[in-house]
Amino acid sequence: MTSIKDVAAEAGLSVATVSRVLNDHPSVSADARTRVLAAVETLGYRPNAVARSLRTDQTHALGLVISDVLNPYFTELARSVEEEARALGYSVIIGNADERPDLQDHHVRTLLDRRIDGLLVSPTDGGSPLMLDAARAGTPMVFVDRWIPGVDVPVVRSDGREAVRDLVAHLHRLGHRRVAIIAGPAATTTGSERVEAFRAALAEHGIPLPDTYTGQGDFQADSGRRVTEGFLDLPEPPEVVFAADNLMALGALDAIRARGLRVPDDIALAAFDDIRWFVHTDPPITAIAQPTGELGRAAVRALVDRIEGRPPESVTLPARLVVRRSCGESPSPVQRSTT
Amino acid sequence: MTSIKDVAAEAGLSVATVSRVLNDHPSVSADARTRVLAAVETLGYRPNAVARSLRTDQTHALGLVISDVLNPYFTELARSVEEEARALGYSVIIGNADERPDLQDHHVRTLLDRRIDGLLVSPTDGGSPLMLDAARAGTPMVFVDRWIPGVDVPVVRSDGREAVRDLVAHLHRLGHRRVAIIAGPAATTTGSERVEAFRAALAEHGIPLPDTYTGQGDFQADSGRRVTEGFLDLPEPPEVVFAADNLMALGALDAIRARGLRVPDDIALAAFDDIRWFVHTDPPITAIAQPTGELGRAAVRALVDRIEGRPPESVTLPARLVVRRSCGESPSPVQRSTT
DNA sequence: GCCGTCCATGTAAACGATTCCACGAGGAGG
DNA sequence: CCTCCTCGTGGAATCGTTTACATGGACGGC
Repeated sequence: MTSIKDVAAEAGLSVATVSRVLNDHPSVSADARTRVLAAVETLGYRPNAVARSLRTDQTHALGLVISDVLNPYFTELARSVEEEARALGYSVIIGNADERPDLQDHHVRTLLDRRIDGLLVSPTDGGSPLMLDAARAGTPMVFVDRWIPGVDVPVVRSDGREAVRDLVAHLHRLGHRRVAIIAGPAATTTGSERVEAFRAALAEHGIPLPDTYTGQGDFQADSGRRVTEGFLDLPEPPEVVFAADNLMALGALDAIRARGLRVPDDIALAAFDDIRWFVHTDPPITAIAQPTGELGRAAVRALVDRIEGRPPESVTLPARLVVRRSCGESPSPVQRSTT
Repeated sequence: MTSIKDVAAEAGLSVATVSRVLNDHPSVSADARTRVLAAVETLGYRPNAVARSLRTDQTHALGLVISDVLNPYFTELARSVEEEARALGYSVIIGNADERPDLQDHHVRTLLDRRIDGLLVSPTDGGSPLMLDAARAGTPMVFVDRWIPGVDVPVVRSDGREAVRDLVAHLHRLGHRRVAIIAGPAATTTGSERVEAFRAALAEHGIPLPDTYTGQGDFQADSGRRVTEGFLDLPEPPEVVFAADNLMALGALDAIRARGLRVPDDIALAAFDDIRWFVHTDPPITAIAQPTGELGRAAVRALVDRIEGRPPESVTLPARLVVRRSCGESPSPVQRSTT
C-alpha cells in the first residue's frame, strides 16, 4: 500500500506538508497543494484510517448494538441510524445481540476495543457490568428504544402509552373483555412498560389482566407461538391476544392457524411495532407503530452531540395506533389504516 | 485509557514481556505471566485494537456490502455472515448500498480506508472502477448472491434454474399460459439470470415470454407495484406474475389489492426468495427459497480462506420451490409447503 | 572448568499518520 | 538598514502495539 511517504517523495515535499494539504490546513502554498494533489492522483493514494485513528484518537465510527437484526423493527432502526451517521461523517458498526446478554457483551467489548467514538445500545437486559463500567468511564453512549434505569445515559425512545390506550379503547368498543398479552422479557424496559401500559389502560375500562392472561415471551417468534398455545389451552381462552412485538405476533399467528382457528372471528390479534408485512397478512394486523426512522436519526444526533462536546438530549416520541382488521370490523370512524 | 506501558509499570516488567504474555508467546516465565495477568486485571486493561492493527496490518474485520438491508433476504444473509465470521474470530462491518451504485462505492471506499482484511460484496451493478481496481490489486474479495462476470473473484451463490423449472411446471399444470415477470436490474446477475431461467423454462412448455410481459423492476417494492399496474392495464393482462424478489412481490400484492382483485382467483403470484412472512400473507405465497444461511457461511469461509492464504472455493447451492396457495390450489402431490 | 545453548527479558525500531516546534525567506515599518 | 512578523516548510516526536535483535544467566556436556 502506498503511504504518505510515497506521496511526499512523488511531490518532492515533506510528509508534514502532504498531511497539511490532506487536512486542508490553511498554511500551505497553492503550488504545494497542486503538487500534492497531483501526486495523490497518480499514486491512487488513500490515507490509512487506522494510522490516523491511532494518532488522533478518533475513529469516526459508531457502534450500534441491536437486540435482533432479524426483527424488521430493528432493521429499519439500523438503516436510519446508518443514514444519519453517514450524513454526519461517521460509519456504523452493527453488533447483533440476538437477545442474548452474552452476545451483547461480546459486541460491546469488541467495539470498545476498536475504539469506536460512541455507542448506541438497545440493551437486552438490565445491563452487564461491562456496559455500566463503560458508561461510567465516560464512553459516549446513548440508549435507543430500550434503556437501563438509573444509568446516566441519554435515552431516545418512543412512548406507546397513549397508543396502547387507543388500542384498548378500540378493543373495548368491539366488545372484547377477555384480553391477554404476550409480554417481552421483564429485564427490558420495553418488555415491562408495555405490559404496564396495557394493564393501566385496561383498568380504566374496568377490565382485569389476570396472571393466566399474561404470558412471558422473549421477543422471538417461538415464544409467541408457545405462549399462545398456552392461552388456547385454557378452559376459557382470551378473546384477544396482544403481542408486545411483531415477531411474537407472527408466532401467535402460527399457533392460532395451527389449531385451525381464524383471526379475528375466533380470536383477535394485535401487535406492538408495525411492519410493512402487516398490511398483507391474513388478516391485516392492527398494530402500534413507532416512528422508527425518526428514533434512529434522533439517537445518532444525540450521540454525535455527546461525542463532539455538545450537550446531548433525551428524546421521547409518541407511537400511534394503526387499526386494521385483526381485532374485528371497526364500525367507528377511528379507522385509519395506512398502506 | 490505560495502555500497555501502564501494565508494564504495574507488573514491573517491560512492555515487550507484557505483549508476549498477551499474545501467548511461548518464551515467557510462569512468574511473569501471572504478574502481567494480575496487572491487567487490576487496571482493567484492554489492548487497543487500532494500534495493534497498525502494527500487524490486520484488522480482523470483514466488510460486507449488501444491496439492501431492508430486504429480509439480505438481513438473513448478513446475520449468518456475522455468525460465521464471529466463530472464525472476525468482526463484520456492514455497508448498506440501497441498490445505489454510488452508495456502494462509498462503502467500498471507506471499508478499504479502514483496512478491513477482506470484502464480501453483493454488487448492485456491473462493478465500479473502484471495486474492480481493488479486486485486481489483490484485496481479498468474495462475491455473494450476485457477482460480476469476468472478474477473478470467487462467487458464492445459489442456482435457481431447477427451482424455476419446477415453478413453471407447477404453473403449467395449473393451466396458466399467460405469464409475466417483474425482472430485477439487468446490470445484476440475479436480475438477468432469473429472467433467462424463467424464459428457458417457459420455452420447454412452448410458452412465450413477450416483451409486454417482462417488466423492468429494481428489486424494490415500489417498482413491483408500478410494473404490476402496467400489467393490469394491458388489454390482455397476464394470468400469473412472477416477481424476481420478495420486495417486488410485496409491491405487486399492493397493486393487485388496490384494484380490488384477488390472488390467486383473479391473478396468480409467485416470488423469488422465500421469507417467513410469506406463510402468513393473504394468500400464502409460492416462492423459490434459497439456502440463505448456508450461503452466508460459505461466503465467509471462502473469504477467510483467501485471507489466511488457503485457496478459496466458489460455491453454488441449489434453490428449491416452496408451493403455497398464491398460484391456485395444487391438486398434485408436489405440494411441499414448509412452515 | 569452559564453552555453547537455550530461555527469559529488555531495548528499540518499526507501522502511517498528525502536529509541535524551529527555521529561513520575504515584506512591512521604523 | 535593521528588526520584527508572518508564512510556508521540514524535522522529529508521538499515538499503542509487535517483534527483531541484543543481553545475560542458567545449565548441560565434554
